[in-house]
Amino acid sequence: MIPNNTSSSANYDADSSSVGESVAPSLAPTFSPLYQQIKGLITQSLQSGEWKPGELIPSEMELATRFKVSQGTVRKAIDELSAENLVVRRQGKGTFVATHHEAKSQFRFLRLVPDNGERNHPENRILEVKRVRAPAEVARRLEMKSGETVVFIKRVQSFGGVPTILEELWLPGVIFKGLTMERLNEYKGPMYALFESEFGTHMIRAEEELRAVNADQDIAQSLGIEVGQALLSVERISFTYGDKAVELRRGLYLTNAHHYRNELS
Amino acid sequence: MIPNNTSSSANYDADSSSVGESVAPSLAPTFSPLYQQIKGLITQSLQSGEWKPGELIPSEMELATRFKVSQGTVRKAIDELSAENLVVRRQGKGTFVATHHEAKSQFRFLRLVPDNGERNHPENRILEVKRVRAPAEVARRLEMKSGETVVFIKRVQSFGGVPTILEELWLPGVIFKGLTMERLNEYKGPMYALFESEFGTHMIRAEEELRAVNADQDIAQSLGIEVGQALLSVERISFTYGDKAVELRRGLYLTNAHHYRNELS
DNA sequence: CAGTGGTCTAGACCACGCT
DNA sequence: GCGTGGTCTAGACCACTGC
Repeated sequence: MIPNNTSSSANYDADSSSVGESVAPSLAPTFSPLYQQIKGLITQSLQSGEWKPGELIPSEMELATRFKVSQGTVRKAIDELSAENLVVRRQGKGTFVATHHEAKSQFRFLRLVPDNGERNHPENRILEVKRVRAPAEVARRLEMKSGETVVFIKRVQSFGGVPTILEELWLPGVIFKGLTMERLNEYKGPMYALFESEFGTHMIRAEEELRAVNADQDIAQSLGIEVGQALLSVERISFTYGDKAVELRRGLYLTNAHHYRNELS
Repeated sequence: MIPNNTSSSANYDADSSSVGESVAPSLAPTFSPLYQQIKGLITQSLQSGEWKPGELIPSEMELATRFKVSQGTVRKAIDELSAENLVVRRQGKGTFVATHHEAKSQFRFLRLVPDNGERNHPENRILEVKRVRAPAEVARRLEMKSGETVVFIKRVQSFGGVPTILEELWLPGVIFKGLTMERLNEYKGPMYALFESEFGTHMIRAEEELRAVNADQDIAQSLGIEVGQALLSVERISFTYGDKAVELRRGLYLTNAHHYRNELS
């Protein structure tokens, strides 16, 4: 799987199989650097569940031995995985699979922060949980066949007793089998931590589309605001390993005392 | 400035001056790795204008010689600067100072994208340019003394003839001396490219706060929409080298046919 | 062809966390 | 004290660019 490095130094040998990406109509060999291939192999192990979220992965030296490359090459592979938040390095201890069960990553996907003061965990009120056939639009964005089952969730999140987020979620039914309102209500903590522990699905990345919308009567009632009030609409698609879409959600954020924070670089 | 490495190998010698960050009440020596110090020195050269945006900086080998470290150490420093978009590496050519005069970086700070289709450059209409004493709030966020002069700009940006962004900007008067409405109108292309070429101020980073707001009568008129229409409010503070705030702007985005796109990772 | 960044290796030592 | 990740060096070769 990994190229043979007989001689002492660097080798870009156009050798056998270079852990190719997909099939593709050939004629474009697309060699990738060794460390990229190693990165791919490590990612596969993460995806397959060989090392689970929170667990320690083998040391750089062990991996170097396993893959028959130098430690520096493994290091560069892990550097990138660390930059992508797939793993977390801890000096003196080792490298761990990233998990949503940690204080640090609690707010990683929640960009709404209070205008003044400290971030608090929102209080959760689940309004509805049901299984339905995926509407065309939902199916398309989750890359499912239209008509497949999805879990639909509707909830309100409050800060200090003030209803602030009205949110609807769609999750592939196949993955989230035993998800009930009870399960959601009894669970304290971030939803992604629940998804990770109970359904083996770890979110690694998301794309959001933001718009400003006016509250209609239903929405106004749910959030206890006036009809027409401007709300921040946040549509999110979340991805797990292999860039597989596994969650679609649409949130309506009340931004009277909060704002959505973003860093551009 | 750089530690002496007499012997052959690594050296963390607790030696003389380790390019300290700011003054600080000492008693916390805070040593930083060599490559971080190199990174700091390179950043200083960028800041001082020794190498200007678009220009080629010395090769890794040259810098290694100048700073008396190995190429690998310089390499790691430049790796980080490249990740922060301060420089751009081009294999076979060299490393260049990042510039806003490039197709690639045209949309780096504009996250509003059309719901369907290709990104186009907005058309610009400058409504107002004047010099005023900085309001307290503006002064605070630009880290200026209250009462200092700022340049105030108001403009509308349209896509395909549709007014979409109403924006107000505040810029430190000391830096943006000769900025007039004429200058802004005759300049085609991104405003940050103008700032870079004409005022020697290169934006490297920004923080944005997003909210949803209802259009009042003035705003509605400027954008040709109804009063009460929900708009996406985007407040941005931009920073140049040394994390110095040099721009405050507040944009109101019409999100009927566009959305603000964001990646979470 | 020379020069640049990009990859890879091998070996050394440092800082940290635990036992 | 040992094992981990973190830093640093030296030297080699590959891939791209432009003369």
